[in-house]
Amino acid sequence: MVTRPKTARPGGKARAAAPDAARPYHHGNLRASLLEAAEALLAERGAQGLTLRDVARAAGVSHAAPYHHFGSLNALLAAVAQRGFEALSAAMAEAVAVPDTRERLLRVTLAYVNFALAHPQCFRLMFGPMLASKAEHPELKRAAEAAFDHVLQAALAHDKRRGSDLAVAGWSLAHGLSHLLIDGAFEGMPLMQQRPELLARKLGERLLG
Amino acid sequence: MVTRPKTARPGGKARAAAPDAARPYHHGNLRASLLEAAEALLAERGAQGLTLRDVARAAGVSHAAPYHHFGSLNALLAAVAQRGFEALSAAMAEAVAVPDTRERLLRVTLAYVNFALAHPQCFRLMFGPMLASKAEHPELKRAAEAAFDHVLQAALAHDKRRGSDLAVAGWSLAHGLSHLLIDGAFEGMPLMQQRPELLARKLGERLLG
DNA sequence: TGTACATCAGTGAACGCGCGTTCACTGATGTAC
DNA sequence: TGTACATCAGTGAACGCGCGTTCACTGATGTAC
Repeated sequence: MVTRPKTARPGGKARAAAPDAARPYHHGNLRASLLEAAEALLAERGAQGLTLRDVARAAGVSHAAPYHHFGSLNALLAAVAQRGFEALSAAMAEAVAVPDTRERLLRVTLAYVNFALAHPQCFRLMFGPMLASKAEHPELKRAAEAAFDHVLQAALAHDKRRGSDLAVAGWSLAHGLSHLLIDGAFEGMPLMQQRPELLARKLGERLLG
Repeated sequence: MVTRPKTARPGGKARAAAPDAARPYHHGNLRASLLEAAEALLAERGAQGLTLRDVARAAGVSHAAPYHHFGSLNALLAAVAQRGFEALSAAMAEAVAVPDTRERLLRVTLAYVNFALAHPQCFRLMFGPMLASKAEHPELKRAAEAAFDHVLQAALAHDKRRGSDLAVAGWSLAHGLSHLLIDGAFEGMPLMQQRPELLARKLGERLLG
């Protein structure tokens, strides 16, 4: 929207913390850099510990600068969550090529769990209180719905009649497993000797019968 | 621990906001009142919006008073979460009397979902970032483990051999469904015409085969 | 039964902190002529 | 090619705020004698 990639910024990657370098007054791609910085900080400290000032700092910019790109801290968080849903969608979309519908559905849910394990803090943000106010962020809402649609389509392809039920069941299972794995709820259980992906597959197969 | 129910406090319920009344200098049961107030505020605004000062205010006490009972805001939150797990355990324990093991397991998971629906914000607190630092709150950790044990025992009773798997599957399903229901993730889906409890039972039966 | 005293459980003022947000500003950019 | 100017995207100082926590205190309680 406000991205302006026209200006060829030298040096490739955004140099985050190099205030002494001859940084141009105009950053050129601040919106993207802010999102990147926010994602890094999110992964590191969780959504609780994320402040606008920190994000600006990490992007090497004054703390007032973000307001030219995001109306508020919440808007920035919503954008990060939205990107999370988009990444989740992309991961699930890879399963579409699998011909066998049962295996395909399984792969979709596995992608879900893997995403959560790879980006636990982002996953928490996406399904945390942020989602409660998704009405205020239509793009976030759309991204979330698109993500779920992957599960729904895969379930419908496998079972036209009861696909909707199956989608909710599969999604719930994947979601719950993701959350509990992330929270370390199974820690110490002998079951957890096996790798999470194997566990996820086993549970998925059980659900599918 | 610090509870002192000896002193017969007149008037029954803790009068929250009546600073003009001849409130005794010594509250007599502040710890319990603080927990009560915290739970009420939690249900109302969520864990994010919960501050020690608000809790003290709601309990009709100066904002420094809680420090005689809880070492920090986090300690108070941990105590609230712990009580949540205890309540969840109690709800699940009611299913133990059901003779049929399959139905019993089903009831245990239904109790889980119902608890989440009845106390969404508490549920979020219990499984939120708080749980991540449960190592610092051994009583919270124990309460959480006790809650899971209900699921595990019910699963083992139903299927001695694969009970552990079944427990994780059932717990994940119940947890995921709870979370997604709370977040309104299914909003607008035709499936959601039915009442959540019926949906939960249907999904549980599908999992159990 | 009284009295002295240790202990407990409150009070309220004060602390420093970092936050989100606003504001007037200024440097850079791109465009019209 | 130059120049004037509107617009954009930064800066940094300042705002008020409510927070968690600490502190010296004081009122109430219970116990030893």
